[in-house]
Amino acid sequence: MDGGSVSETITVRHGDDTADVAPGTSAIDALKALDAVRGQIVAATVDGEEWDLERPVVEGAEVAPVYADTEQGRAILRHSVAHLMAQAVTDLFPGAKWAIGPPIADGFYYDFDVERPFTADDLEAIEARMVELQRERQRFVRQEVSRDEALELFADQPYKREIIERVEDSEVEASGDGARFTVYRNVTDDGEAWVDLCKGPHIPSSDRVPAFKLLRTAGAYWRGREDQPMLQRIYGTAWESRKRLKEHLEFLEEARKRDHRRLGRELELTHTPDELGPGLSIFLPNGAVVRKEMEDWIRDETLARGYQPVYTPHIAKEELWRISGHLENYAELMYPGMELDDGAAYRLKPMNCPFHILAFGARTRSYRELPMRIAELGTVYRYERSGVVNGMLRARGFTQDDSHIFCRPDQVVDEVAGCVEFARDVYRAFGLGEPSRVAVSTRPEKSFGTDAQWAEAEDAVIAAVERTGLAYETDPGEGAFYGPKVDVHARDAIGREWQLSTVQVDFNLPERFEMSYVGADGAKHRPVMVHRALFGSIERFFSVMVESFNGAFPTWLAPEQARVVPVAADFDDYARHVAAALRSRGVRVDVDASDDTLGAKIRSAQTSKVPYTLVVGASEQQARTVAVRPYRGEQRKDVPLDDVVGEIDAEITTARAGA
RNA sequence: GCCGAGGUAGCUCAGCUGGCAGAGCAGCCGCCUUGUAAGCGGCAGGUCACGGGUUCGAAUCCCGUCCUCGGCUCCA
Repeated sequence: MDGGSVSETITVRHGDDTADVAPGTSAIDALKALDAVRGQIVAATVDGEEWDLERPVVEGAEVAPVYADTEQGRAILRHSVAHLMAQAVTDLFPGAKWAIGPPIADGFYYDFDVERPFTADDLEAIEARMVELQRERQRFVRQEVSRDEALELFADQPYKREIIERVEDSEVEASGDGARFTVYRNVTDDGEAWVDLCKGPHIPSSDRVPAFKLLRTAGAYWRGREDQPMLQRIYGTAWESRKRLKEHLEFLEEARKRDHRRLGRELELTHTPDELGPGLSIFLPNGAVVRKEMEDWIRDETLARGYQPVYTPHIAKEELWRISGHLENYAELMYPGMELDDGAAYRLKPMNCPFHILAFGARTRSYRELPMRIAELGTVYRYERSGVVNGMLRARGFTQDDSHIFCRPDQVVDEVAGCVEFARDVYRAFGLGEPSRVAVSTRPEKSFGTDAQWAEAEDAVIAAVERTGLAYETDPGEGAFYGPKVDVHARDAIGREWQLSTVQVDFNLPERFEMSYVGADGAKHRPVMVHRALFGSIERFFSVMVESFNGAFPTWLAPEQARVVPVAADFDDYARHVAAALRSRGVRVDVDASDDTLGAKIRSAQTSKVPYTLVVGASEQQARTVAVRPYRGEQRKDVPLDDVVGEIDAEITTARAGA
């Protein structure tokens, strides 16, 4: 069926090499003929399409190996392990219904509909059964079937049937007798053990799985929709070697240690007592120092870039939220109203925009004032669903470095570009490096505004992102109903992505608030509005930094920038002299005058992740020097005090000045 | 909101099938003090998340509530 050539041989290629092989030759044999196998391979590509190793190649095909130690290879490996897991679950839980089991970043999952949720013991049993299946050397055998055959094969698998029924004819390769689906049969020496609907490809046999581990269970809605049944999901991971699996598990353990909630407690940055309520946190003095540096930086930089600061209240009459449309579209995320004696109801603000619009509307605005950039560190409160709150990364009360720019339509490009460049600068200044993802979201199905407005705004957003040189991707149809946007994401310790910066064009609110400015022609015009937050949420950005730096902030942000450690009480006075010299330059410094041993003091400074530990004893006092022990890096002895002070001061000043 | 796992001293965690609530670290008080990750001793610290129930007896078993964590969904 693959080729149908009648000639004696077919030709396959791998780069510049070619080989003539018999028709029906498998991909693996073709690769061997081409001398193109160098390591552990799990599959092939044939003309770019992923291909099972045992599947026959076609005339003239470009054939290439897929190695196990590549992301593509691991995905195939993981997908096959997911099948193995589903088979084990079926063996141990007869009657289990299977949904889907794809590879994901660092692993795989499979969703099942079972009588009762899986327990930790179940996981162990499933894993043990998988090891048995692995040893059975089951071959994964690909087979093409028609839609009807597929439906019959999975007669007692409602989710598989739903998947089959949802596939359009055009999506599967059509042949004479109708649409083609593929299934994979797991075959042992004793016969068939299992069969699953799957596009493939798969590894040739179950013993080719070098290392895997089941990690956890979770509930997951079928097709991700709340109105669908809740299935039981099992997450696992699989790697090309035991060593890589071990490394991955160690990484997960390390990641657990750099969780911002754990570090926040250990380093006394933040406090989240139950008494406060879900999603609410306190910045302790250490954390507040970091936050103040963030706020000072963004305030200064915002002023320098032509923004005007404002201050607005935390609550407003419900009427305001009716005008803005929040009560209509956002009510379930707002705290309930406060009924007051005067009959008016008030609401805690979930966003700052209405206030900034009112600031704009304080008097008649001229086109000469545009663009008008209004900025505020605005604290907002959102009643997030209980299951989604996550430390300070997803909170119910948080502060945005929020700004709204009101401008003429022809100014949108420059304004959006300015915001995206600003966002890039924020990332650089705070040491997060390149964002994990920059996404431009375009017009959704249901949207407000004219075609011309959208086209112009989308072009503006894309042009703006390209001007910054950041790599970005486009999410078609993912924009807000009121305008296109660009979001910048970063990862937390375990690789989850969080949106930090956001820049959004809005045609809707200016209409709802009937905003206007007087143009050069003396007539009223509607301004365009750009929403923009660069940290996004200060709490979230802060937390991503904590995890990114593993609590060891760069010197300019560190709560305690230097600690002076006298080797014995006799040198406490000189230590205080050293501290005073630093403090006079604005350095945050403490002296460890405890009666601990030197080793204990050093350890204490290290576990507190203080950037500079300055050790002083007799020789230092004599020579007016210090021994410098940076948190990271080599220690240096006998450094003149003035040099150290100048060095630390310069480092902080340079970093604070930004990228 | 939904599925699952949890909540014992400030922190990390023991405490089995019900029988007097523990350790290490941190804290406090002493003693000891010169060179780069833990000196020694003592003291104090708990409504075992909260409320009900079963029991002669509950940290332990059952029910409910609150909170936390991992997911799903949703979002900065």
